[in-house]
Amino acid sequence: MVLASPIPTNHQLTTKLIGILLISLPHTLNYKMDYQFKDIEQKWQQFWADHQTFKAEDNSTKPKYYVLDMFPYPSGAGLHVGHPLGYIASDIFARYKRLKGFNVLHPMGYDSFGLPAEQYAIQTGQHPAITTETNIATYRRQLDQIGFSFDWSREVRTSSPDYYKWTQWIFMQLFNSWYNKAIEKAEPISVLVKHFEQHGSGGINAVCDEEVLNFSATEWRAMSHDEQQAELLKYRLTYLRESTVNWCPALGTVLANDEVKDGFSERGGYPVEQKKMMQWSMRITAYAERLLQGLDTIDWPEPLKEMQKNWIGKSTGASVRFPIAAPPKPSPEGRALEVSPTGGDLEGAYIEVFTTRVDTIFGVTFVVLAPEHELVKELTTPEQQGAIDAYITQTKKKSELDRMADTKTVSGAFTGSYVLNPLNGEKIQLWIADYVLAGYGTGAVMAVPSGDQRDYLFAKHFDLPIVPIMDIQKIETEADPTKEGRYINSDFINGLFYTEGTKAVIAKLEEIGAGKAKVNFRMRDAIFGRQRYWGEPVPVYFKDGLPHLIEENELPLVLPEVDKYLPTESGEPPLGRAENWNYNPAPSKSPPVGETSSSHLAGNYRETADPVYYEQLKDFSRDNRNQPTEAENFLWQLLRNEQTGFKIRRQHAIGQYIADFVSLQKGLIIELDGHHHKLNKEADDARTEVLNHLGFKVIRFINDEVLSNPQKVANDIKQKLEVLPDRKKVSPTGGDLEGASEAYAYELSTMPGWAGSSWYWYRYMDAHNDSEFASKKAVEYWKDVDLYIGGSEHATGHLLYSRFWNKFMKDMNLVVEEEPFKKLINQGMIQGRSNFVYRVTTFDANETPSHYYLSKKQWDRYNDPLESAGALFEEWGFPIKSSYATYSAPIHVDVNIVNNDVLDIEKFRNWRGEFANAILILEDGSISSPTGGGREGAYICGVEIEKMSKSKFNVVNPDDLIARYGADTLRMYEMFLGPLEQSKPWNTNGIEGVFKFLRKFWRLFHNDQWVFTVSDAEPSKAELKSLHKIIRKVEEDVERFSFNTSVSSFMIAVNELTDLKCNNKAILQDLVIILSSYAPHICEELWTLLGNEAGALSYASYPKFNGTYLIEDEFAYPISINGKTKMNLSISLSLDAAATEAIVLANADVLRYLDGKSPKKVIVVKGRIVNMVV
RNA sequence: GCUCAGAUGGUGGAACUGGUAGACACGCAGGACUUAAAAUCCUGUUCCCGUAAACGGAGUGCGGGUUCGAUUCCCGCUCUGAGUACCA
Repeated sequence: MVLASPIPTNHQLTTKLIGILLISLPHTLNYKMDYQFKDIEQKWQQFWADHQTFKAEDNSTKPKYYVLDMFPYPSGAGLHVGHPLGYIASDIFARYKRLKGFNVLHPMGYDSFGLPAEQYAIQTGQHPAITTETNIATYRRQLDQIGFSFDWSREVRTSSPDYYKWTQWIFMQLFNSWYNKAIEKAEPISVLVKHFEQHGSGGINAVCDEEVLNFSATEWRAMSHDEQQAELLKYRLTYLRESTVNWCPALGTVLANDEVKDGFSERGGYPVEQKKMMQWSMRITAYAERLLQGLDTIDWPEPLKEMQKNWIGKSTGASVRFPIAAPPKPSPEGRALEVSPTGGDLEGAYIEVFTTRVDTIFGVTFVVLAPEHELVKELTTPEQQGAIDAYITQTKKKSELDRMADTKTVSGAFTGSYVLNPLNGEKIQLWIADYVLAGYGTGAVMAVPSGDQRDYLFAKHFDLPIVPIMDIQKIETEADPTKEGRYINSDFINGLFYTEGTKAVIAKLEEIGAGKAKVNFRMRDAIFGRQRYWGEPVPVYFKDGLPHLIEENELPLVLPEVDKYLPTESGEPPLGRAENWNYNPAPSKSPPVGETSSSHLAGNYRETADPVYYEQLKDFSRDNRNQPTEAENFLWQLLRNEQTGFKIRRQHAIGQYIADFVSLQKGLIIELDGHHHKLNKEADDARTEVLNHLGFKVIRFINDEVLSNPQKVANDIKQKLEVLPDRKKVSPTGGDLEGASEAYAYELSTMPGWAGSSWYWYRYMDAHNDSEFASKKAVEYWKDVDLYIGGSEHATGHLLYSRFWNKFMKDMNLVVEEEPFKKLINQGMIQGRSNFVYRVTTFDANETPSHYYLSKKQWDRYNDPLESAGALFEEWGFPIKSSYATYSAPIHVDVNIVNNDVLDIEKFRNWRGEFANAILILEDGSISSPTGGGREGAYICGVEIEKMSKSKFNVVNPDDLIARYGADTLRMYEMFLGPLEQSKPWNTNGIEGVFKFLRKFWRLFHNDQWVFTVSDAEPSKAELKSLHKIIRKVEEDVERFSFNTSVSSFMIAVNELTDLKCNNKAILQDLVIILSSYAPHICEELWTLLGNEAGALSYASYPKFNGTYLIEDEFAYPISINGKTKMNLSISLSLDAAATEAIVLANADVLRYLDGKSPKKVIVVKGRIVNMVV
């Protein structure tokens, strides 16, 4: 680097030689000694990397400060200007904190498991790991050139086995834990087991499944191992359960709620349906209350907290049981009894509802069940069967989308049954309606039409009674949910007010055992799995249909290779394709014998990817078994009871088929075919192929063969079984394919995207530890994140799950803080700013189209109803027949060929073939055509704010901006754009101003010949004032994350110092330190030019503010009359209010404004204002 | 529908606890330098009337209110953005 040159560049000579070439390269050639951002930035980025300048210390006497960014998913598109916004802010903050004497941890990594890489893999066959690697390289290059002060030695990648080993480990801790409500804390499952062994299930207050067993200690000990495990699974913090999920058939995967938009997948836009599926879930609901309470202890943006509050959705109320009234009496002929679907005994049965207004219970005039409610079938009377069936069918047809859109129509059906009001025994009609959701509360509501608008409409529509319960209720036209007034029509609470009434009702309900106060949460347990390849494998295998953890020392369970990244033919997730994706227990740990036969449990937890279908199959199998064909029956007598030496099952579901007979151990399927086999050959072959794929051999016999000589057939089968090896690949597909081999099938789904990101901030504390997720020492030193910056789109995903895992880890004494992110800032989204050209197409008599592109103003005229298109085209010189139609449309144009909304016409013509010969009607009405013609005027494009996306041609790439202006300019410009939290459109237009600022700053240190020149003279008062103003301003601004205002202040400071012709070393050096967190490269360069040690700038001390330099003797008071400023008057600040007032009132100009009137009142605020009331 | 955030020149925005609205920057207009262009520098730039100018009036989404004084506080409304949804 040449620091200075006494010889000025002969730029005239250069200009003459290179001529016109210079136009495109003004900065680099013309000003040889000017601010050379390219060299400077490369030099210092290299220096920082070489010297590990930003490596955080793990033990330091300095106070710690942890600045974290939400790590990115490395997408193939690379960074656009929106991405680094938050990173720049956090980097400025991190650098500032270093200057303030903190030991700063500022790491970066990648959330590198995710769908796009997998989608790409599906399309191209490219392994997602490779795509991810490539994308990370791009991200790293782009991040590096922005000059972030990341400690790259701590980089993490969620997709790296070193990392996900610990994600899996935490999963195992969750599996091995339960939530003890008695102490509001998670505990090891061993504690629970101990309790069961000693006391049975009594006295346990746990967060668990609804259907847990009640048992004594003796009963517990009498249970088989599998039975115990099945029971424990109902308590574990991560557990399997059948959940309704958003299933996307096209993607072959389950989507999170926020990945579904209006019934379609966010990625790809494929239809999504609701489906029941066995899924891993996380018992986040255990932490609902703590997640809610914790919000009060953290410094997060209010809207974000609000979102989490709403998501958790706590409502305080009561659960009430409405006993079912005696079922309708059978009719004399006894037919009702015969066809009654109830079958069972409804004695003592009840409908449980949750309500937030239990005080309104005497206003209940009907009860509504969700159509999916489990008791609907039993409670429908024969008379109503038709109506109910029709309604359920109609509901099923409605997609989620329809249900959402249709909030006006009232629909429902009467079941014919009644329930009783538990407090007064009144008979109440029981209805079903789809406005009641099965998934919320108990799937039933008590309807109070006088107080709830939805119930009100329902009652009006079906002509049900509406009973007022408050003396001041007004219910003529709509429901009135008031809590004011006294109760009426309400039995023993008549005359009471809301608070006592509610208390009295709850007390009574508890007394008679019909209800109790209850807190309900909207939040559901989080589904923890996706039917995808590119994610963390779940460290679980299945034995006898029950999940078991692998050993801790076997972690990580590395993601296996697969031939394709698609679901298997049988609908299993891609891991179903992996060779030998089975758990082989270590030899020392022989699998317990005698545990393979608990078939009643087997299959409870492993289902096919399509459980609904599987249930049907099981029904078919049962029917088939009960009605065997003659041949089947014959053969079964010879195969049953292991007569062949092997266990044979009949009518057993395998994948999507039912095998007539099967040996799961040998993988042999025996099929009996009737005469129709020939007709069905194609279908049967396909079936054989699929079964082969699942690891089964198929042999077929004709029914006649069996009937004529069953013994021969049995022998054939026996021989076959003896020669076949044990089936290697255990497909977890079937319901009860247990114990077929010593290898146990691993879980096939992988963890969801949020798994890896739910604890990553701890890994940065000790990124290379391979014996712990992070050492205790590191965790105790760094504790938590002091400042977390990221987008609000993660409000109810990542940020909620992270808090959940953190609380769990705290319970397990793995970490020390209850909340992981003390302070959080949401950076606003950077929106795209699209440019448009406006095309108008006319057609001549032969229907041949001609295209014209109208500049903004002409387009506006064209759309003005007062103008006529014919006249306009006449004016432009293209007369058209007005009778012919025209067609017009705005067209996106690449923002990179538009400058300040002026289209670069040459570039436009070259952009795409269709525009090469375009006729442009310019702003002034002149014409630009490829053959020449007036090109004087400009083409002005239209503007619209939209999402930044490739398809809208509005993506601005930071690489281009860095190439043109440098990273320091980009950093400052991104901050200059506006408040960090605010969403705003990206507009490159203002970037020149920031670039000019940096050049001006550079110039302060250089003379006219660009020679580095600073003076050692005493700083002047004015210089010190400028300096100390900026010292304080930046301190204040950074502390309140108002980065845009400090950029302005820097500009003001540099403008002032330029006016003062300041080149004072003391002043400039302090300025370099202050500016260094914003524009680190230029400052490092100037820092060394000033004679300081290279690299020491990052750890210099922030200059100390001295207020005495800012004290003013005088202040130019604004003098206002009735609040309107009229003039300014300089008055000494040493004077008190009365003296100031006297000076003002004596001033000639003031008197002129007063126009002879004397003010009624004079307000003097010292150093602020003088106001006179006239 | 509900919840939250926001609305200031041609544009991005500033005004931090009520005290000179429009800082800073872009753009635009005019000028200097230059054969010319680029770059750089200087001047002006909220709107309206008038005008060379002084000066006058209006003005922070709309309508009210509190106050000596309101972009800032209060009430009502309009619009925009985000989140969420037959949530019992």
